[in-house]
Amino acid sequence: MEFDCMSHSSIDAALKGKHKVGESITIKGWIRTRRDSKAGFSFLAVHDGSCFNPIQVVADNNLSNYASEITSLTAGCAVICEGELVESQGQGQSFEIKATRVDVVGWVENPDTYPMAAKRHSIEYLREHAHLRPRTNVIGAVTRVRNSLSQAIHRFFHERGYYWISAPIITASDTEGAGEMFRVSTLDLQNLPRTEKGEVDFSEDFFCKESFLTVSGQLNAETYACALSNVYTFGPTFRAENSNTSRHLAEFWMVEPEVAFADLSDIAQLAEDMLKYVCKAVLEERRDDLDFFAQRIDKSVISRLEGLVESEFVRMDYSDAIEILQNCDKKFEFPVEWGVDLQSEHERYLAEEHVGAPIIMQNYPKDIKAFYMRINDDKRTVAAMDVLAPGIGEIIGGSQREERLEVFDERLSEMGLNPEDYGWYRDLRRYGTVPHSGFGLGFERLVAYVTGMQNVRDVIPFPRTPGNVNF
RNA sequence: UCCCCUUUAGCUCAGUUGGUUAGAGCGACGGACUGUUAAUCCGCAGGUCCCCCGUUCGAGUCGGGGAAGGGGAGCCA
Repeated sequence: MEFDCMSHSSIDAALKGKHKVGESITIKGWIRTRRDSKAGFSFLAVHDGSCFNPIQVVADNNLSNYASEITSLTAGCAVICEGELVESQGQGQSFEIKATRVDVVGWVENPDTYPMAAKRHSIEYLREHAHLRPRTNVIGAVTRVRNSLSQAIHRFFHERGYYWISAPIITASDTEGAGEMFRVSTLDLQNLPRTEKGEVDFSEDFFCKESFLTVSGQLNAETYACALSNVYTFGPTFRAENSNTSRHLAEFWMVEPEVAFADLSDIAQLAEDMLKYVCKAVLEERRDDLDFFAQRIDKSVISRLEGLVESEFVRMDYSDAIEILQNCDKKFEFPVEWGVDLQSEHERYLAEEHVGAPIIMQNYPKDIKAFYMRINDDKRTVAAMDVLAPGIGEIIGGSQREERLEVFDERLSEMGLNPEDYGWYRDLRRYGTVPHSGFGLGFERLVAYVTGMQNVRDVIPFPRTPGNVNF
């Protein structure tokens, strides 16, 4: 049997009335459910991923394969349906297809054990069948929202004159301090070359030195910001930390804008504008999926997004946050005092109870932050900011970068780091240095926040976590 | 890495103090009925109770070990 592989309509177009009633159209997709009427016809719910809803195909017993095939269709079968687009006689959909032909392209070999039965499955079960879960309502909706968000991010920056920089995935910088790194090597692990001292001889390795998967594109992005002014990276990022939580992945996607001639408040405003822009885009583009999330996952998703778009993000100094935490009635497991890093419970209290919306937390003690962050005039804090979102915690982390060479060198030695390891990074401070700032947005955390999904493993197609690299 | 929880039918879960033949809903299958909406009704099939060892006359149930999954913490995005 031969099938026409291109010319057909998307179900989205058909349901949105982009075809004339009475027109003959062809749709291609997979069966969700089949309901038979003994009056001699069946209702087929067919989805193709183009929108949340399936389309209803009405197939009657005039079709040559009605008894032999159509009444045996089950969830997951692949079909091509040709027919007339008509206004539906039933409730629940405006248009449907009165089939003139239904070709079964692929059967489900054992409906009883098909893992994606038209039934509610636990999210953990779906995770263990990551190759079939995109066929479900929830993962389909996540996928469309994720796409909508990434397109909106690119659009946001493009409209503002930012250049997308493809930061390298492989790096030799093991000095970034952002976390444990995955090694990249072509050396034979069974037979490692050794130096005279007995250490592994990386000069024999592919890059002739130790190399790793990137933990951040920031340092690379800074070089481009100090030439092209406004840039961002958007790509995969790798952390070899043994983190087992609902908000960590070993491989995740990060958005990192870097802006020359910008200070902390500029970048905080950029973060706020970006979040509002992309949330607005999802509200406009993926109402169907959001309605589903509101119904099945988290009933407040839509009001939360609408609230975010309308609100002005609260800016709060770390020092003020400490006072709020010390003076509130809430009992915390970890004591609060100036100088300590905020614990999850503290961030949750501030974002979820004290404010009830995203917070931009600013000006942290320098001792708990990275070497590249700019020292404030008080000499004890740095120009850092985190965006804390209710329900998920830190979604963005950023800072103004230390652009003063002497101050930078002093900070390095204070932290016991060797300036020689930062040669090209220090050059940016030696040649035409400028104040500049940037942040990193954890893309999966954003998708989780927007959809209400509680685990980042369910908002990336194939999650990589400690002990799990399946699929 | 630390703490806690879970594992019983294709899926979601009950299962009493340790006691005969391990249950339900949904799905699948068969039938009835219906312009139906994860339809409804009736029927039928479906189990290595995660694995190993132990206690016991007897273990889904108790103890030890292991595996897989999950939640929380830390690290961070």
